[in-house]
Amino acid sequence: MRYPEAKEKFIETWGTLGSQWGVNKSIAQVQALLLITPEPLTTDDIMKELKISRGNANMSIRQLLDWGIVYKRSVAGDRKEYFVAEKDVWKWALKIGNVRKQRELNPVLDLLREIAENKEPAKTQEEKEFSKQIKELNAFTRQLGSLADKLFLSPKGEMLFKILKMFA
Amino acid sequence: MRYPEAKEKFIETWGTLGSQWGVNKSIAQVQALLLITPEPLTTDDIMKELKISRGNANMSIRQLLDWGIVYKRSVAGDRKEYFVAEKDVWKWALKIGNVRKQRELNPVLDLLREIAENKEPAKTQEEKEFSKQIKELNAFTRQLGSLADKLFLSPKGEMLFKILKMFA
DNA sequence: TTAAATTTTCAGTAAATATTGAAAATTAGA
DNA sequence: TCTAATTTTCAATATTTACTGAAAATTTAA
Repeated sequence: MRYPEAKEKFIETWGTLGSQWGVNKSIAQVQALLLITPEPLTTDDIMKELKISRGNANMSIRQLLDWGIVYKRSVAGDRKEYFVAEKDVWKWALKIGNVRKQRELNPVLDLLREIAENKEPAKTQEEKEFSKQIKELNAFTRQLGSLADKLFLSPKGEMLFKILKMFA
Repeated sequence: MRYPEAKEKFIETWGTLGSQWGVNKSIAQVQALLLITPEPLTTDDIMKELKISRGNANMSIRQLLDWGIVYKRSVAGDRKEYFVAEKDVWKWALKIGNVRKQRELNPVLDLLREIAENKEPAKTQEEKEFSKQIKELNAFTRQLGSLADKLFLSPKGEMLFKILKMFA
């Protein structure tokens, strides 16, 4: 496989994989492109390379900046904005994990808490099962969340990190 | 919040959450319904409760059976098939993790391996960066996959599991 | 076997999501 | 200041994905 072909295939596949994980294809592809490109790119570079519109390129870049896995770079004597990707795999994987935790775990916790708090004592078998499952899900989700916090944010994360690497 | 309201909200939210994780909404909702229902349900029960078509209900159930987080149950003297969900949260979370690992990690590994194997020595700076990133991604993905295997399948999983719970 | 009950499939349609492109807003050099 | 370069927004459109419902296939009891 020659380089241009390999590059295209990588970007394409990364996009597809992104979709399966609930990440927009263009966003995943912009990340892929920046990831394998040594020098910073402008919006126009990205548009041209991926054959996407200015609007799409702009929104994708914004999202990646929000997630903290792409950085702005200014180039002396050029008014355009340049972008580079965070190249350390573990770093960006953890960042994405953390963002997704905030966006997706917290709403579940809110829901479960709300249901658990405002409910009257369960009467029927059906209601009992419901309460039980809500309680278990709550415990589970908390454990996951706490684990994520430790891993992503706390000083203990380092140790846990080492343990994980030991096993992996 | 009264029970029917809480139930509906739970199912609704679970569906939305599923979408964000790349899981079809109906599938997530069927799981949610079965999860909080003590007795086995038929396809018709599910259709009625979630207001979805027979086709949709059938496909969703099949998918959940494939993932191994919903089981068939036969009821004496009834020709219909009944379904129950795996109720142990950790159990089904790990099962889903394992399935997704197979479906999503392996293709990446295949791609990375293919690129890494069939490439000529990198010449330009661009090609060198590409090679480097592919190599790093490969290492990372392997670590993740191996970790997942340990956690999901191997006897070492138990130990790792305990460590994780300790931290969480 | 036969036929009613049940499950599965899938073409057509609906709904959700992503993308475009041009206008509006912003920025920064002259 | 003004204005050209650049970025951002967003209504319109395209694309993808999900869902329906009825026909076909399968199953099982008699």
